[in-house]
Amino acid sequence: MAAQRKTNTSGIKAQSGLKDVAARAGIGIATASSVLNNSRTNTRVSQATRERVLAAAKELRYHPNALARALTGQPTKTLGVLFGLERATVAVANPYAFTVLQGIIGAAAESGYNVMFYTEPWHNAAVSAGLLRDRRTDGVLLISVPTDADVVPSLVELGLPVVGVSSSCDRYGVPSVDVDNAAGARIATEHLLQLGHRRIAHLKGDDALESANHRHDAFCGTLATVGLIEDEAYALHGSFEAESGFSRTIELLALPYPPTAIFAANDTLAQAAIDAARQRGISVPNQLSIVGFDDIPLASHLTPPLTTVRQPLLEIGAEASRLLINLLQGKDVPAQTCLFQPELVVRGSTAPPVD
Amino acid sequence: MAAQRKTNTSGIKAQSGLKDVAARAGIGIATASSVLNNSRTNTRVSQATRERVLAAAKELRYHPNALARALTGQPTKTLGVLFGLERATVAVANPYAFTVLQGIIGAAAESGYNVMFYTEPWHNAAVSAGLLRDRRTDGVLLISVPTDADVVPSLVELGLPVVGVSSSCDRYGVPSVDVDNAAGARIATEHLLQLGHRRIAHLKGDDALESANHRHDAFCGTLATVGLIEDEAYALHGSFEAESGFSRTIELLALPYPPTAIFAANDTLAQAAIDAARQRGISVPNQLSIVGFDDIPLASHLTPPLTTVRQPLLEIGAEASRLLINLLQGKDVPAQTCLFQPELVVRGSTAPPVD
DNA sequence: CTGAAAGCGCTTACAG
DNA sequence: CTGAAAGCGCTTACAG
Repeated sequence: MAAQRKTNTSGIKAQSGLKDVAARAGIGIATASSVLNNSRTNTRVSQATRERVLAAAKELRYHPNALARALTGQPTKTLGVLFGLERATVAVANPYAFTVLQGIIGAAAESGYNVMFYTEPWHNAAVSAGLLRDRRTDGVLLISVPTDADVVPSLVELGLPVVGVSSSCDRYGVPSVDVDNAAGARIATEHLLQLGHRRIAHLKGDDALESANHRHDAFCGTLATVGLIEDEAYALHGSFEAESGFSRTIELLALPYPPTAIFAANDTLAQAAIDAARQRGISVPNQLSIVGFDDIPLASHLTPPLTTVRQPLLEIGAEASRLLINLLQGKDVPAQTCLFQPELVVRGSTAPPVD
Repeated sequence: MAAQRKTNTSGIKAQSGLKDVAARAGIGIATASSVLNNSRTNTRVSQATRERVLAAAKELRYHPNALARALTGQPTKTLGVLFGLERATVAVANPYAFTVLQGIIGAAAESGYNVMFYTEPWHNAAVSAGLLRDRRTDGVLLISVPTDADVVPSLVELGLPVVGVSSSCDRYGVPSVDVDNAAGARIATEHLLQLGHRRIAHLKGDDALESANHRHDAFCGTLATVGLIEDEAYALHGSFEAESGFSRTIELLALPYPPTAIFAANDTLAQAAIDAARQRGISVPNQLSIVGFDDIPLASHLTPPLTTVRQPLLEIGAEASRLLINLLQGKDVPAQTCLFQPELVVRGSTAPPVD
């Protein structure tokens, strides 16, 4: 027996199915389905039938059940998004992550895709991979994949289309998009060097993130260019989080030979460094120059306005969406990292050293 | 014939189903299902069987197909989100909308719900309602519902749980959450009045949005309190968008008796007003005071820092999520608007009038 | 041109 | 304690 359905005053079922449409049109559901989906293009459906089906669907306010449709193998027209690294709530409070999401959603919208945000925290690779293969999504965007995560290969094995963001996944045969971290770190470091700084510290991001390591390597490489090496006392480990930036800066400033400039691996860290300097009574940029990375919206509004390396977060997110959509549409997408070029934005937080 | 499945080197199907698990455990799928879901709690399953099923599931890396499960009537554990008013891409570039989304995602995460962002633009009510009833989502959060939209009743009719955000939907029997727009507009206007302003203009938001109308009404009501009425010449119509704020401010400043203060219906409008004033060589707050509404992150970083009415966007989004989740869990949620109290944040964009 | 049937992968009564 | 069967709402070959 069919379950009771809600009916409104007009006597039309609130939720009518294909069966209802077919019945009202006086035909079978297979035909109704093909009319509604415009399939059976060669072996046509009679004009009369077609019209009756369309009319019935309209009258009944028919809308297909996406679940049932997807279960038969149809695409869901939905992109999944999972942030690596942090708890979802934190990730979402993170301007970097949120701007990328914005780009993702924007580009997805342009191609008629919806976006499913998986809130399960990342750090459980087994769970994450399981979630993502729940078939609700045609493919997945993985943001800030920790280098030690095994989710990517696990997803690839399942044949789920994946695109990585802010991390290169080419070793898994997965396309990804990222900023050229090395180039970004280089221009930041060169800027400081050209200003005349020699005692430069780098506030590194999470060791587990490729971007953090690439930026750090390029920082060291650029120092080497002028015969400098990273001061061991400056090489404090931490994360991309503000607290870490604050405490490390406090430590750096307490050193016998404190740095005259800091290159922070992201703007959040840079902002924290500014705060720490202020608390120590150190003036930025007069006594301490600071360069960030990302150029989040707040960067230009800090006091002083932050000199930083801009990465096009919106475009990065958008491009990731596009790559994934291309993949889903069967287009050939090379499994390589699409690198966006960063740009140095010089504002008020950097100046020549005092002596 | 069963379709070919991908197999990896270990010979385990990449995507194994309940059937595979049951086969490996040597039992039927019904039992496998009940073990995996921990159902049949009273009429127990033998310990031995239970263990075999669990082991098989683990070995095969079984993960349920969410589609199939949902099709049988199980909850999808997913909240749908749809923004009213603007194109999705625009909505997403909008700090207001994005902060609310942040709150939504955060609270959803706490209860184990995922969030599905529907990118289809709102303005097509028929389509929107159709989309939302695709059963992929247990309920829907409707943000900034235009007052002329018929989507809400249409959804209600379908029995789809709905919660409105930044718009009161109680007339449809739907709970919603919003800031107390009238109170917000009142404290903003009173602030200006107390400063001594008498020629005050209001930059109204979209006429189709309840929030815009409520703020405008309360603005007029507060003026009336001291025997003032809104100057007809100041009552320019427009939207919540920056361009509209800019052009209207330019118009206002060109008036024979320009306002000495502007209360903008949101911070984006206020920011645009500041820009317009600057372009006209009018100093804020010396020659023109400006109050905003929202307190988006940028507000405190503008030049001058914006005096504005703070609404707790994160909490509003979070509370909306919670209400919807309560609804989904069968709890009793009254169909009324949960109002958050706004707070005046006095910063640098307001001062007494010159004369 | 059209429809009955099988199948997508699950869960839920209902019989054993 | 356990399993065969029906059903969720669709689509897709396959027969008429």
